[in-house]
Amino acid sequence: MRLIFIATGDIALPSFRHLLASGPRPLALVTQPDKPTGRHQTLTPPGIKVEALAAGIPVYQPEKIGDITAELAALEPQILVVMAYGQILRKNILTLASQAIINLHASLLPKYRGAACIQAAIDAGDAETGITAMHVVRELDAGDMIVSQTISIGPNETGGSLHDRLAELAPLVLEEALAKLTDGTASRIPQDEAASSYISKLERDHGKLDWTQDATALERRIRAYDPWPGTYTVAIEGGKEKRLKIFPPTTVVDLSLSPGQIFTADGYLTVGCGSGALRLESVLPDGSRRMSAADYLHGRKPSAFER
RNA sequence: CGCGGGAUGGAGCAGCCAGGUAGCUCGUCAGGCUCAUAACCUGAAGGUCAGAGGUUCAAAUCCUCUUCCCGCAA
Repeated sequence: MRLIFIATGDIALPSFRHLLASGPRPLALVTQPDKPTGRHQTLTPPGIKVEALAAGIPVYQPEKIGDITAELAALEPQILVVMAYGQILRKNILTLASQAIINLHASLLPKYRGAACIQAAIDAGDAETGITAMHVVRELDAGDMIVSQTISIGPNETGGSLHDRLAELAPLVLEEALAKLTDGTASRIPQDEAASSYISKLERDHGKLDWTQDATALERRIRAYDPWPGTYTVAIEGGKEKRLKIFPPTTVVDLSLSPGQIFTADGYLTVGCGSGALRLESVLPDGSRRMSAADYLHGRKPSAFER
Protein backbone atom coordinates (compact mmCIF):
# COMPACT_ATOMS: atom_id res chain seq x y z
CA MET A 1 0.00 0.00 0.00
CA ARG A 2 1.37 3.41 -0.97
CA LEU A 3 0.93 5.61 2.09
CA ILE A 4 1.94 9.13 3.09
CA PHE A 5 1.97 10.12 6.77
CA ILE A 6 1.00 13.68 7.67
CA ALA A 7 1.64 14.58 11.30
CA THR A 8 3.41 16.97 13.66
CA GLY A 9 2.43 16.25 17.28
CA ASP A 10 4.11 13.65 19.47
CA ILE A 11 0.78 11.86 19.80
CA ALA A 12 1.42 10.52 16.29
CA LEU A 13 4.81 9.01 17.15
CA PRO A 14 3.65 5.51 18.16
CA SER A 15 1.52 5.26 15.02
CA PHE A 16 4.44 6.36 12.86
CA ARG A 17 6.76 3.87 14.55
CA HIS A 18 4.18 1.15 14.04
CA LEU A 19 4.15 1.82 10.31
CA LEU A 20 7.95 1.78 10.22
CA ALA A 21 8.04 -1.53 12.05
CA SER A 22 5.06 -3.34 10.58
CA GLY A 23 4.27 -1.46 7.40
CA PRO A 24 3.09 -0.20 5.15
CA ARG A 25 6.27 1.86 5.17
CA PRO A 26 5.39 5.53 4.57
CA LEU A 27 6.59 6.97 1.28
CA ALA A 28 7.07 10.32 2.98
CA LEU A 29 6.32 12.36 6.08
CA VAL A 30 4.69 15.75 5.81
CA THR A 31 5.13 17.83 8.96
CA GLN A 32 5.16 21.45 10.08
CA PRO A 33 8.29 23.56 9.54
CA ASP A 34 10.86 23.77 12.34
CA LYS A 35 9.81 26.46 14.79
CA PRO A 36 11.56 28.56 17.42
CA THR A 37 10.78 27.06 20.78
CA GLY A 38 11.92 27.05 24.38
CA ARG A 39 13.40 29.80 26.51
CA HIS A 40 16.03 30.73 23.97
CA GLN A 41 13.78 30.45 20.95
CA THR A 42 16.04 27.95 19.26
CA LEU A 43 14.78 26.49 16.02
CA THR A 44 13.51 23.02 16.86
CA PRO A 45 12.29 20.31 14.50
CA PRO A 46 9.19 18.27 15.29
CA GLY A 47 10.21 15.04 17.04
CA ILE A 48 8.57 12.98 14.37
CA LYS A 49 10.77 14.61 11.73
CA VAL A 50 13.87 13.49 13.59
CA GLU A 51 12.62 9.91 13.67
CA ALA A 52 11.66 9.99 10.01
CA LEU A 53 15.09 11.20 8.95
CA ALA A 54 16.73 8.55 11.11
CA ALA A 55 14.61 5.94 9.35
CA GLY A 56 15.41 7.29 5.91
CA ILE A 57 11.90 8.53 5.21
CA PRO A 58 11.71 11.66 3.01
CA VAL A 59 10.39 14.67 4.93
CA TYR A 60 8.41 17.62 3.59
CA GLN A 61 7.90 20.76 5.70
CA PRO A 62 5.91 23.18 3.58
CA GLU A 63 4.60 26.44 5.03
CA LYS A 64 1.32 25.46 3.42
CA ILE A 65 0.74 21.87 2.46
CA GLY A 66 -0.93 23.03 -0.74
CA ASP A 67 2.51 24.20 -1.92
CA ILE A 68 3.70 20.63 -2.41
CA THR A 69 0.60 19.14 -4.00
CA ALA A 70 2.53 18.22 -7.13
CA GLU A 71 5.34 16.52 -5.22
CA LEU A 72 2.89 14.47 -3.19
CA ALA A 73 0.88 13.55 -6.28
CA ALA A 74 4.07 12.30 -7.93
CA LEU A 75 4.35 9.70 -5.17
CA GLU A 76 1.00 8.28 -6.34
CA PRO A 77 -0.34 7.66 -2.84
CA GLN A 78 -3.29 5.39 -2.24
CA ILE A 79 -3.76 6.46 1.37
CA LEU A 80 -3.02 9.64 3.30
CA VAL A 81 -2.96 9.30 7.08
CA VAL A 82 -3.31 12.53 9.04
CA MET A 83 -2.79 12.92 12.79
CA ALA A 84 -2.16 16.12 14.78
CA TYR A 85 -0.72 17.89 11.74
CA GLY A 86 -1.82 21.39 12.65
CA GLN A 87 -2.90 22.71 9.27
CA ILE A 88 -6.23 22.76 7.50
CA LEU A 89 -6.15 20.50 4.44
CA ARG A 90 -7.54 22.06 1.30
CA LYS A 91 -9.48 20.41 -1.44
CA ASN A 92 -6.52 19.64 -3.70
CA ILE A 93 -4.99 17.58 -0.89
CA LEU A 94 -8.25 15.85 -0.05
CA THR A 95 -8.43 14.37 -3.53
CA LEU A 96 -4.77 13.42 -3.76
CA ALA A 97 -4.98 9.80 -2.65
CA SER A 98 -6.52 7.26 -4.98
CA GLN A 99 -8.18 5.33 -2.17
CA ALA A 100 -8.74 7.43 0.94
CA ILE A 101 -7.49 10.19 3.21
CA ILE A 102 -8.09 9.36 6.82
CA ASN A 103 -7.55 11.16 10.09
CA LEU A 104 -6.84 9.73 13.53
CA HIS A 105 -8.60 11.90 16.10
CA ALA A 106 -8.21 11.64 19.87
CA SER A 107 -11.84 11.61 20.88
CA LEU A 108 -14.96 9.56 20.38
CA LEU A 109 -16.49 11.57 17.59
CA PRO A 110 -18.74 13.41 17.12
CA LYS A 111 -17.82 14.74 20.58
CA TYR A 112 -14.84 17.08 20.86
CA ARG A 113 -13.90 17.95 17.33
CA GLY A 114 -10.90 20.27 17.25
CA ALA A 115 -7.51 20.62 18.85
CA ALA A 116 -8.05 20.30 22.61
CA CYS A 117 -10.04 17.08 22.49
CA ILE A 118 -7.97 15.24 25.11
CA GLN A 119 -8.27 17.94 27.75
CA ALA A 120 -11.97 18.32 26.97
CA ALA A 121 -12.77 14.72 27.86
CA ILE A 122 -11.19 15.01 31.33
CA ASP A 123 -12.54 18.50 31.87
CA ALA A 124 -16.07 17.30 31.18
CA GLY A 125 -15.71 14.43 33.62
CA ASP A 126 -16.26 11.76 30.97
CA ALA A 127 -15.72 8.13 31.98
CA GLU A 128 -14.14 7.19 28.67
CA THR A 129 -12.65 8.53 25.49
CA GLY A 130 -10.78 7.03 22.57
CA ILE A 131 -9.32 7.26 19.10
CA THR A 132 -11.54 7.60 16.04
CA ALA A 133 -10.42 6.97 12.48
CA MET A 134 -12.47 8.86 9.94
CA HIS A 135 -12.44 10.15 6.40
CA VAL A 136 -11.21 13.70 6.02
CA VAL A 137 -13.64 16.23 4.62
CA ARG A 138 -13.42 19.99 4.29
CA GLU A 139 -15.17 20.63 7.58
CA LEU A 140 -12.84 20.02 10.52
CA ASP A 141 -13.10 16.52 12.05
CA ALA A 142 -16.56 16.05 10.56
CA GLY A 143 -15.99 13.19 8.11
CA ASP A 144 -17.61 9.77 8.10
CA MET A 145 -16.18 7.46 10.74
CA ILE A 146 -14.48 4.15 9.97
CA VAL A 147 -13.59 2.65 13.34
CA SER A 148 -12.96 3.76 16.89
CA GLN A 149 -11.52 2.21 20.01
CA THR A 150 -12.26 3.22 23.58
CA ILE A 151 -10.25 3.57 26.78
CA SER A 152 -11.45 4.55 30.23
CA ILE A 153 -10.42 7.75 31.98
CA GLY A 154 -9.00 7.15 35.46
CA PRO A 155 -9.81 9.25 38.53
CA ASN A 156 -6.26 10.64 38.58
CA GLU A 157 -5.91 10.98 34.84
CA THR A 158 -4.08 14.03 33.58
CA GLY A 159 -3.97 15.50 30.12
CA GLY A 160 -0.43 14.21 29.86
CA SER A 161 -1.15 10.65 30.91
CA LEU A 162 -4.23 10.43 28.71
CA HIS A 163 -2.30 11.88 25.78
CA ASP A 164 0.32 9.15 26.13
CA ARG A 165 -2.24 6.35 26.46
CA LEU A 166 -4.20 7.58 23.45
CA ALA A 167 -0.97 7.81 21.49
CA GLU A 168 -0.37 4.12 22.22
CA LEU A 169 -3.93 3.25 21.26
CA ALA A 170 -3.77 5.03 17.92
CA PRO A 171 -1.66 2.41 16.06
CA LEU A 172 -4.27 -0.25 16.86
CA VAL A 173 -7.01 1.92 15.40
CA LEU A 174 -4.86 2.76 12.40
CA GLU A 175 -4.10 -0.90 11.75
CA GLU A 176 -7.78 -1.82 11.97
CA ALA A 177 -8.82 1.02 9.68
CA LEU A 178 -6.17 0.19 7.09
CA ALA A 179 -7.13 -3.50 7.13
CA LYS A 180 -10.78 -2.70 6.57
CA LEU A 181 -10.04 -0.23 3.82
CA THR A 182 -7.85 -2.82 2.13
CA ASP A 183 -10.33 -5.67 2.18
CA GLY A 184 -13.29 -3.43 1.43
CA THR A 185 -15.13 -3.98 4.71
CA ALA A 186 -14.66 -0.43 5.98
CA SER A 187 -17.93 1.16 6.96
CA ARG A 188 -18.75 4.83 6.61
CA ILE A 189 -20.64 5.98 9.67
CA PRO A 190 -21.94 9.54 9.32
CA GLN A 191 -21.43 11.71 12.40
CA ASP A 192 -24.53 12.76 14.31
CA GLU A 193 -24.32 16.51 13.86
CA ALA A 194 -26.75 17.13 16.70
CA ALA A 195 -24.41 15.34 19.13
CA SER A 196 -21.27 17.03 17.85
CA SER A 197 -19.22 19.56 19.77
CA TYR A 198 -16.21 21.64 18.90
CA ILE A 199 -13.29 22.46 21.19
CA SER A 200 -11.11 25.39 20.16
CA LYS A 201 -7.37 25.43 20.61
CA LEU A 202 -6.17 26.06 24.14
CA GLU A 203 -4.06 29.09 25.06
CA ARG A 204 -2.16 29.56 28.28
CA ASP A 205 -4.65 32.18 29.41
CA HIS A 206 -7.30 29.50 29.52
CA GLY A 207 -5.44 28.00 32.46
CA LYS A 208 -6.38 30.78 34.86
CA LEU A 209 -8.59 29.21 37.49
CA ASP A 210 -11.96 30.74 38.29
CA TRP A 211 -12.58 30.06 41.97
CA THR A 212 -16.27 30.77 41.63
CA GLN A 213 -16.60 27.44 39.84
CA ASP A 214 -17.40 24.25 41.69
CA ALA A 215 -14.52 22.45 43.38
CA THR A 216 -15.23 19.26 41.45
CA ALA A 217 -15.01 21.12 38.14
CA LEU A 218 -11.77 22.83 39.17
CA GLU A 219 -10.25 19.53 40.28
CA ARG A 220 -10.94 18.13 36.81
CA ARG A 221 -9.69 21.28 35.09
CA ILE A 222 -6.36 21.11 36.94
CA ARG A 223 -5.89 17.48 35.86
CA ALA A 224 -7.07 18.08 32.31
CA TYR A 225 -4.74 21.02 31.70
CA ASP A 226 -1.62 19.30 33.07
CA PRO A 227 0.94 19.66 31.57
CA TRP A 228 -0.56 21.83 28.82
CA PRO A 229 -1.60 24.63 29.07
CA GLY A 230 -1.23 24.32 32.85
CA THR A 231 -3.37 26.06 35.44
CA TYR A 232 -2.57 29.06 37.58
CA THR A 233 -4.03 31.62 39.91
CA VAL A 234 -2.95 35.02 41.13
CA ALA A 235 -1.98 34.95 44.80
CA ILE A 236 -2.14 38.07 46.93
CA GLU A 237 1.06 38.16 49.01
CA GLY A 238 1.50 41.22 51.20
CA GLY A 239 -0.68 43.27 48.90
CA LYS A 240 1.27 42.22 45.80
CA GLU A 241 -0.05 39.98 43.05
CA LYS A 242 2.05 36.92 42.37
CA ARG A 243 1.35 34.33 39.74
CA LEU A 244 1.12 30.81 41.13
CA LYS A 245 0.97 27.73 38.96
CA ILE A 246 -1.05 24.85 40.32
CA PHE A 247 -0.46 21.16 39.62
CA PRO A 248 -2.49 18.04 40.27
CA PRO A 249 -3.36 16.25 42.37
CA THR A 250 -5.89 18.31 44.26
CA THR A 251 -8.56 17.08 46.63
CA VAL A 252 -12.12 18.27 46.97
CA VAL A 253 -12.89 18.86 50.64
CA ASP A 254 -15.99 19.94 52.52
CA LEU A 255 -15.05 23.32 53.93
CA SER A 256 -17.10 26.47 54.03
CA LEU A 257 -14.97 29.15 52.38
CA SER A 258 -15.82 31.96 49.99
CA PRO A 259 -14.35 31.73 46.47
CA GLY A 260 -10.63 32.49 46.53
CA GLN A 261 -10.45 32.52 50.31
CA ILE A 262 -7.49 30.56 51.70
CA PHE A 263 -7.41 28.31 54.73
CA THR A 264 -4.09 26.95 55.93
CA ALA A 265 -3.47 24.44 58.69
CA ASP A 266 -1.03 21.60 59.27
CA GLY A 267 0.72 22.30 55.98
CA TYR A 268 -2.46 22.04 53.96
CA LEU A 269 -3.47 24.79 51.60
CA THR A 270 -7.20 24.87 50.98
CA VAL A 271 -8.98 27.29 48.65
CA GLY A 272 -12.64 28.14 48.68
CA CYS A 273 -14.60 27.55 45.48
CA GLY A 274 -18.10 28.33 44.23
CA SER A 275 -19.17 25.09 45.80
CA GLY A 276 -16.93 23.14 48.16
CA ALA A 277 -13.21 23.76 48.54
CA LEU A 278 -10.02 22.45 47.00
CA ARG A 279 -6.91 21.29 48.84
CA LEU A 280 -3.73 21.94 46.85
CA GLU A 281 -0.60 19.81 47.04
CA SER A 282 1.81 21.06 44.41
CA VAL A 283 2.44 24.64 43.31
CA LEU A 284 5.05 26.78 41.54
CA PRO A 285 5.46 30.42 42.60
CA ASP A 286 6.63 32.87 39.97
CA GLY A 287 10.41 32.84 39.71
CA SER A 288 10.79 29.84 41.98
CA ARG A 289 10.48 26.15 41.35
CA ARG A 290 7.79 23.56 41.82
CA MET A 291 7.22 22.69 45.46
CA SER A 292 4.72 21.20 47.87
CA ALA A 293 1.97 23.41 49.24
CA ALA A 294 3.50 22.98 52.71
CA ASP A 295 6.87 24.32 51.53
CA TYR A 296 5.15 27.20 49.77
CA LEU A 297 3.49 28.21 53.02
CA HIS A 298 6.78 28.14 54.96
CA GLY A 299 8.14 31.18 53.22
CA ARG A 300 5.14 32.88 51.68
CA LYS A 301 2.03 34.17 53.30
CA PRO A 302 -0.70 34.48 50.67
CA SER A 303 -3.78 36.23 51.99
CA ALA A 304 -6.11 35.12 49.18
CA PHE A 305 -6.31 33.99 45.60
CA GLU A 306 -7.80 36.23 42.95
CA ARG A 307 -11.16 34.73 42.06
C1' C B 1 22.16 36.88 22.72
C1' G B 2 13.30 37.49 22.42
C1' C B 3 11.38 39.68 27.65
C1' G B 4 11.52 39.06 32.90
C1' G B 5 12.15 36.61 37.98
C1' G B 6 15.56 33.71 40.99
C1' A B 7 20.25 31.11 43.56
C1' U B 8 21.14 32.88 51.55
C1' G B 9 22.34 25.92 57.08
C1' G B 10 18.23 19.88 55.10
C1' A B 11 13.09 22.68 52.88
C1' G B 12 10.63 27.38 51.88
C1' C B 13 11.75 32.58 52.51
C1' A B 14 13.53 37.77 54.67
C1' G B 15 17.88 40.76 54.63
C1' C B 16 20.35 43.85 49.20
C1' C B 17 17.70 49.88 47.15
C1' A B 18 20.45 53.80 51.61
C1' G B 19 27.82 48.18 52.69
C1' G B 20 29.52 47.11 59.22
C1' U B 21 25.91 41.33 64.74
C1' A B 22 23.46 35.35 59.70
C1' G B 23 17.25 36.57 60.66
C1' C B 24 12.01 34.10 60.01
C1' U B 25 8.60 29.69 59.41
C1' C B 26 9.76 24.59 59.48
C1' G B 27 12.87 20.22 59.60
C1' U B 28 16.87 17.44 62.36
C1' C B 29 19.13 16.12 67.23
C1' A B 30 18.93 16.30 72.76
C1' G B 31 16.07 17.26 77.04
C1' G B 32 11.29 18.58 79.38
C1' C B 33 5.79 18.41 79.80
C1' U B 34 2.01 14.72 78.72
C1' C B 35 -1.81 8.50 79.18
C1' A B 36 -0.14 9.99 74.40
C1' U B 37 0.93 12.98 70.00
C1' A B 38 1.95 15.57 63.93
C1' A B 39 0.59 19.67 69.93
C1' C B 40 3.46 22.68 73.70
C1' C B 41 8.25 24.33 76.44
C1' U B 42 13.84 24.57 76.67
C1' G B 43 18.44 23.94 74.39
C1' A B 44 21.90 22.38 70.39
C1' A B 45 24.06 21.21 65.77
C1' G B 46 24.10 22.79 60.82
C1' G B 47 25.75 28.41 56.25
C1' U B 48 33.27 29.60 52.14
C1' C B 49 25.33 33.94 51.40
C1' A B 50 25.79 29.66 43.40
C1' G B 51 31.13 30.41 41.28
C1' A B 52 35.20 33.90 39.69
C1' G B 53 37.17 38.73 39.58
C1' G B 54 36.81 44.02 41.02
C1' U B 55 35.73 48.58 44.36
C1' U B 56 36.30 49.40 49.78
C1' C B 57 39.14 49.93 56.20
C1' A B 58 34.94 46.52 55.59
C1' A B 59 30.72 43.07 50.62
C1' A B 60 25.01 38.45 51.21
C1' U B 61 24.53 43.82 50.09
C1' C B 62 27.86 47.95 45.04
C1' C B 63 30.31 46.77 39.78
C1' U B 64 31.81 42.95 35.83
C1' C B 65 31.77 38.02 34.01
C1' U B 66 30.33 32.69 34.37
C1' U B 67 27.13 28.52 35.67
C1' C B 68 22.40 26.64 36.97
C1' C B 69 16.84 27.07 37.97
C1' C B 70 11.95 29.25 36.78
C1' G B 71 7.89 32.30 34.48
C1' C B 72 6.30 34.79 29.94
C1' A B 73 6.51 34.32 24.87
C1' A B 74 6.55 30.47 20.92
